[in-house]
Amino acid sequence: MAATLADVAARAGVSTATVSRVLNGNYPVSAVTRERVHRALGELDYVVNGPARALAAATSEVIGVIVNDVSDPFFSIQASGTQWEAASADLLAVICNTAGSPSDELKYISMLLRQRVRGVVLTGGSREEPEHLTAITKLIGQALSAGTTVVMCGRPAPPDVDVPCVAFDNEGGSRALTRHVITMGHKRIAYVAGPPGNSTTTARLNGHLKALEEQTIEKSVVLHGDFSRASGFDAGMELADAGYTAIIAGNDLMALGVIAALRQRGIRVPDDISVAGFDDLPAAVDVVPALTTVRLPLDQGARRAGRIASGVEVVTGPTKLWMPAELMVRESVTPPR
Amino acid sequence: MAATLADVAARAGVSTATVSRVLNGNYPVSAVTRERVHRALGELDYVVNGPARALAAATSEVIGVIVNDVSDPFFSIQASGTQWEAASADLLAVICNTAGSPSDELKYISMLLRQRVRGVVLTGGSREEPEHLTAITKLIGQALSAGTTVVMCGRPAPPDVDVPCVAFDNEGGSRALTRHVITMGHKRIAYVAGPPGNSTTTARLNGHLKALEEQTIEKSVVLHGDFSRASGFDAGMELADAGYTAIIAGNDLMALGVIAALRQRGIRVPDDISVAGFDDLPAAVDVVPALTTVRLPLDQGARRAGRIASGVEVVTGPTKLWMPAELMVRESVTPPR
DNA sequence: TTGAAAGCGCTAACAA
DNA sequence: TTGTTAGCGCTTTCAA
Repeated sequence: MAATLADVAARAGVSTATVSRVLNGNYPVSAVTRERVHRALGELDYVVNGPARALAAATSEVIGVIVNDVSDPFFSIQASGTQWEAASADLLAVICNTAGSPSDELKYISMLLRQRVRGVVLTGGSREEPEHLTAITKLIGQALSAGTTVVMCGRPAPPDVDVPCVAFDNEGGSRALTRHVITMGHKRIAYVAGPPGNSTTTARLNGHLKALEEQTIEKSVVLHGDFSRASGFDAGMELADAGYTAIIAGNDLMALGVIAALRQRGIRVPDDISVAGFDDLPAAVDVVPALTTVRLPLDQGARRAGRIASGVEVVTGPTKLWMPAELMVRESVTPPR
Repeated sequence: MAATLADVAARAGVSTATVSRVLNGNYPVSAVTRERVHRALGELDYVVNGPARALAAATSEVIGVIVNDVSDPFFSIQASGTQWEAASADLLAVICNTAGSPSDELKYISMLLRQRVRGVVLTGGSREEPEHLTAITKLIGQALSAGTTVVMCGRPAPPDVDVPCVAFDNEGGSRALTRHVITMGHKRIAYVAGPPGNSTTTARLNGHLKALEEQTIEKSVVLHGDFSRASGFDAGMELADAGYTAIIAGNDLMALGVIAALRQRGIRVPDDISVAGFDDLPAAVDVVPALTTVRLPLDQGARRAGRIASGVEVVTGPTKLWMPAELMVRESVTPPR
C-alpha cells in the first residue's frame, strides 16, 4: 500500500497538517521541520493521493479537451497545444474523441464534470441542431455553476451562453480563398463542404458563397462530405468529369481526397483542374502540387484556450478572441487552361 | 453548489447507501425505491463526485497515455486508439506529451500515479540511458504495487520489469524494407536513423544493418535525425549529392523531409534517387511519388494496450504481444538508373 | 510555528 | 431490501 500523509507525519514526528503545509508551501513551516518532513517524504516514496486532495480541496488538477478525433491532424494539433499549456500549469489533460457524435459529446462533458475538472475546452465544429444546443447549454450551465471554466475553441458558444470563445476566421479565410480562385480566372467552381449542420461547415461555406456573390459568379454546385479524406475522394470522383475548372474543398483532408480521385481518373492538378483546401495541415506542403489553402493558427488558438481552461489566463464573460486566417498561395491553383 | 448523495437521499427519503446502490447497481434495490431515487437524481441534476468515489473506492475512472507528441500522427493514431478503448470501458484517458524528454516522462508518470489512475500506456521509443531506465523501473514498480496496470506499446519493458508489452516488429519490418531496396538493385544506400539511444531507432537500424549484411552490401552511411520532418530535410540536403542511389529514412516524416530537400535541389524521386520511409502514415499515399514504406498496425496495437490498461483484457506478467510489420511497395523506390 | 479535529462525498462492511 | 456507520487521505479552520 502506498504511504499516506499520516505515515509521513508519523515518521517525521509531526502532524498531518504540517506535512500538508510543507507539501503545499502555503503556510510557514520552520526550516528544520520542513527538512525532517522532506526526508520522511523521500524515504517513504510518498505520492500525493490526487482524488483525496481533489475531494478536500474541491477541485482537481485536470482539464478536459473535447475533440472529434485526435488522430485527425486538425484536432491533434489543437489537443497538443492545449495539453502543453495544461502541463505548464501542472495540470493533466484528458482528451475525449466524440467522432462528431453529439451524444458522445454530452456524455464526455458529464464524465469530465464528475471528475470535477478545472476546465473544459470544446473544439471542432459544433452541431447546430436545437436539441443538442439545449442539452449542451444546460451542461455548460452546470459546469459554470460548479466553478469549471468552459472555453470554446474554433466553435461558437451556444446562444446566451457566456463563455470565452477562441474564434478562427473561417468565413473570412474561405472568402479570401474563393476570391483568389476567382481572381485566377475560374468561373466554374465546385465546392465540397463539410457535413451539414456543423458550425465550421456553415462558416466556410458562407465565406465561399459571399465571394461568389460579390464577384457575381454563377452559383455552382456544393457537395457535402464529412471532412474526411475518403469523402473528399468520393466527391472528387463525382466532380471529375462535370466540367468544373476548380474544386474548393472545405478542408485539406478532403482536398487530398479530391486530388487522389482526380489522379486516379487521369486528370492533372492543376493543369486540368485546380484544387484548394483549408487548414494548411503539415501534409499540404508535401503533396504535389503543393496545396493552395488557408492557414489557421490552430496551435496558437488551442494554447490560448488551454491557458484559459487552466486558469492561467482569466477571460471574463462571452469574450471572442479572434484568430486570423491566412491565405496560402501554392501550386494547386492556377489559371484555367 | 452541486447536489451530493446526501441531498439526493434526503429528497428521495432513503439513505445514502441506497442511493449509492442504485447508482452502482451492484446491490438489490426494490423497484419503487429505485424509481424514487431516480426521480430525485434527475430533479437535482446530480453528478457523481469522481474524486470522492475514487477516494472511497481506491481507484479512479481514468487511464493515462504517455506519448512524445500527440500532434505527430505516429502518436496521435495510437492515442486515439487507446482513448477509444478507454471510452468503451467508461474510462477517461489523460494524454501526456513528453516531447521525448525522459524527465518529463517521469514527471507525467508521477502525476498519473498521484491521480491513482487505473492504468498507464507508455508509447514511443524508450530512452536507453541507464539512469533513465533505473528511474522508470522504480516508478513502474510503485505503480504496480499500487495496483496500477502498466503496458508498454511499441517499446520494450525495462530489464526485469514484468509488464505486458505490445511490440511492433520494427526490426523485421526494417529488414524487409532494406532487402526490398537491395532487391531493386541498389548498392549505395544511405540510412537516416532516428535519434540515438532510442529503442525504436535501434531496432529499425539493426534491421537495416542485418539486411545489408546478409546481402553483403558495402556498409554505407548512417545519419541521425530526430524523427521530425525538419531533420529529414537536413539529412536530405546533406545526402543530395553524395552519390547514393537510395535513401531509407527511419520513419515517414523524415522520408517526407528527405523528398522535400531533394525536390528543392532539383533531384527527382525515384528517377534519380529512391526514397523509403517507415510507419505508413496516412500522408504516405498522398505524396508523389507515393511512399514505399512499412506499415505498422499502430491503431490496433494501441487499442490492445488500451484494453489492457483499462482492465478489460487481462494479460499477466511480461507477455510480449507481437504486432507484424508489413512492407508497402509503392512508387518511391525503383531500380537505379 | 504547530497540532487537533472537522469535514469533503462516497463506498462498503455490518446490522437490522 | 434498507439503514448505520466507519473510513478513504487530504485540507483547513480554530486553538494553542
